[in-house]
Amino acid sequence: MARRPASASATILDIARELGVSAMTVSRALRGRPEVQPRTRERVHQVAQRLGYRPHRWARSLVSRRSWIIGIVIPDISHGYFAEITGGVEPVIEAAGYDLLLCHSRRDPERERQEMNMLLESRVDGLIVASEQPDPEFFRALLARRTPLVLVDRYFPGLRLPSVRVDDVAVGRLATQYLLRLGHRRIAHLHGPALSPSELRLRGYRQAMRQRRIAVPTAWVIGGAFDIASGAQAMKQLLRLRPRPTAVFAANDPMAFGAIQACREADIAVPREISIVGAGNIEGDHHPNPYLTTMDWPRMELGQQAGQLLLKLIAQPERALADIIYRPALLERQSTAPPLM
Amino acid sequence: MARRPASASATILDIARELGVSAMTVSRALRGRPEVQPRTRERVHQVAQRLGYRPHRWARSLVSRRSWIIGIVIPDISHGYFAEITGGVEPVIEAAGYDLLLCHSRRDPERERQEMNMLLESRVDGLIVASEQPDPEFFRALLARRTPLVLVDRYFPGLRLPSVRVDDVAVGRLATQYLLRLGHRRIAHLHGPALSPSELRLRGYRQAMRQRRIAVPTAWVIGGAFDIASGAQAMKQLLRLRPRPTAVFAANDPMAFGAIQACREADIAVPREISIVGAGNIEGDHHPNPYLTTMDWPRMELGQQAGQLLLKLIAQPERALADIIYRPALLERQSTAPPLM
DNA sequence: CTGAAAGCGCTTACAG
DNA sequence: CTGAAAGCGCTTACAG
Repeated sequence: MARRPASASATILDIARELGVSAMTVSRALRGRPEVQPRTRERVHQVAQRLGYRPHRWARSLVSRRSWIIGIVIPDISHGYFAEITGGVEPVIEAAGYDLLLCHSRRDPERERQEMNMLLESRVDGLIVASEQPDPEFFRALLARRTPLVLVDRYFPGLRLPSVRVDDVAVGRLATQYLLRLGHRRIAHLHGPALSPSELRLRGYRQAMRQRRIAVPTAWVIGGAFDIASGAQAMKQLLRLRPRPTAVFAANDPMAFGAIQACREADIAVPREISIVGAGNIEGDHHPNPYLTTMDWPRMELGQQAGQLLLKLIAQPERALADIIYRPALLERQSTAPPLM
Repeated sequence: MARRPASASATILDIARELGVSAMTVSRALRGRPEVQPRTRERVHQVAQRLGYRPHRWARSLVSRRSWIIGIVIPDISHGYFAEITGGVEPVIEAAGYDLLLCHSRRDPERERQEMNMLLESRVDGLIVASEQPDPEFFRALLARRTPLVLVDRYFPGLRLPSVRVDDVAVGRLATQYLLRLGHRRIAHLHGPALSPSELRLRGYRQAMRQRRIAVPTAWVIGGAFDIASGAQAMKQLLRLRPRPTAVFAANDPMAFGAIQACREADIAVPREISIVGAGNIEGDHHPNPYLTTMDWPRMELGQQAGQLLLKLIAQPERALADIIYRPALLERQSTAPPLM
């Protein structure tokens, strides 16, 4: 009777012994299977309640070969953009009976791989990843495991992994075309890290400039890390150029915030002296001054679609699924204006 | 040979069979136990690598009776305050070999209980919780399970659960005393939800007012939900009062942001016409205009201490642990000034 | 409607 | 240094 320590939780067998039935009957009753007599089921639940019984999730998943867990790996939990995507995934997969295991890589590719390995060792039933891997090697190796996996926000050209994202080339092109329409010519670009969104937004920027036959000097494209600090840093460099750019397309909103901050510190008026466009629309309720003009697309929906795609993939692992690519839209606010004459 | 489907992962037995050794030897080699011959170990690792072997975390924890997982439940992942606390917990428990399972209640007590139950069924080795339960019943029932648990940011008077938090009475008292020192008398309070931080900050506010023999009319204390929207809503009510309060202590920073927003919309200058103090110092890099005067305490350290307390509790479950209570400090910035004469 | 048997993938505890 | 046995808590698959 007292072989286990007092602190150990009750098992299905404890309940079975108390009632003089088999473990199977208890198991069935607890899962609400119809084959159990209503009276038996009632008694099982009563004893379970009294003993504070909790099913052992891992014992269950070990034998049923399903963990009912979806893993999600994002770069940063406190980043509004990824929080919104996660907020979209959650209800979709929870409605299907899964729990979400949320991990963040803190923008460290090595840590991301560790988290992914942890999730694989946890035998998650599926994965949603906004990867920070600069190259696709890790994911290529993963393909052999056949763990259902959906990429979100980013993707790897050439890898057969379904992805849900925005059309990043369009993000760069539309932002730049808008600045051109305002009359700007000296348009710089704050480039992000070596991930598909940065690379494609840069490509869109270059496309728009080329269409207007504007040559882009090397100094107009400055790299950053998708965060406020590097945006400010990059902007400081741009402000030293002569002639100075009159407009900047920043690869994402945090970098745009940093850019505005740098301008403020240098006493350069936004948008009067310099226009700034971001991407991602993540300000939420904290509008900086001036409100940022930015590229917008539905983050919550991105997460929902990623969740649904993953559920399909879990149901039919061999099915070929098309990428889902959202169209971005310009959100014109107060950080942009025509150039000074 | 081909009894399992092709997609199933390799097991310890697959490796053992390939090498003609026992599963035990493989298990020991994989865990880096010293009893294994270096050559055997090497071969085990090679085969494991080739088969893409990943240990099955739950099979392992089922038998070793440790999950090596710490669960953390916070109200909101995208809230900077809780993100910082989580950021403090993580390195501490990871250094001890645990992984963090991060859950958020979305400020819904019912959902919080579901998440907690999920974590208990996952047999986490310990729990850190910033609870949204309005009453302690759920946690009282939990005590019998003896799962090591540390409360963070909040606590339940009367329950023997260790907690790591700020001295919330001091938060309210110091903020209010500061406004009094500036010369304010009509000081209102934006109260939060029915959780220990709100209740205690309110108590501190009342203490400070009583010390100065200032009666607090009912209309000066308005309830909110710790978020921007309810802060703005509450502020609108305050602005209708005659005579109008000249200062406001908001129970947390989001409510203070909302209050500033409401003032801006009503064309009332902060801090010239009305002073506003928040609590929590969560602005990060998004400083609203004007920068918020607020109460500050170390969030990251709060998380670290919670992690360390939990590790102690896991090592010695019966040990009685004292609460850790941080002292808050005033962070004087630009949203406060003496009242107009 | 109920149960005995087998086993999920691993480790503990013991024997050699 | 290596292994056979037993078992963690549960469910699957079969038999009655």
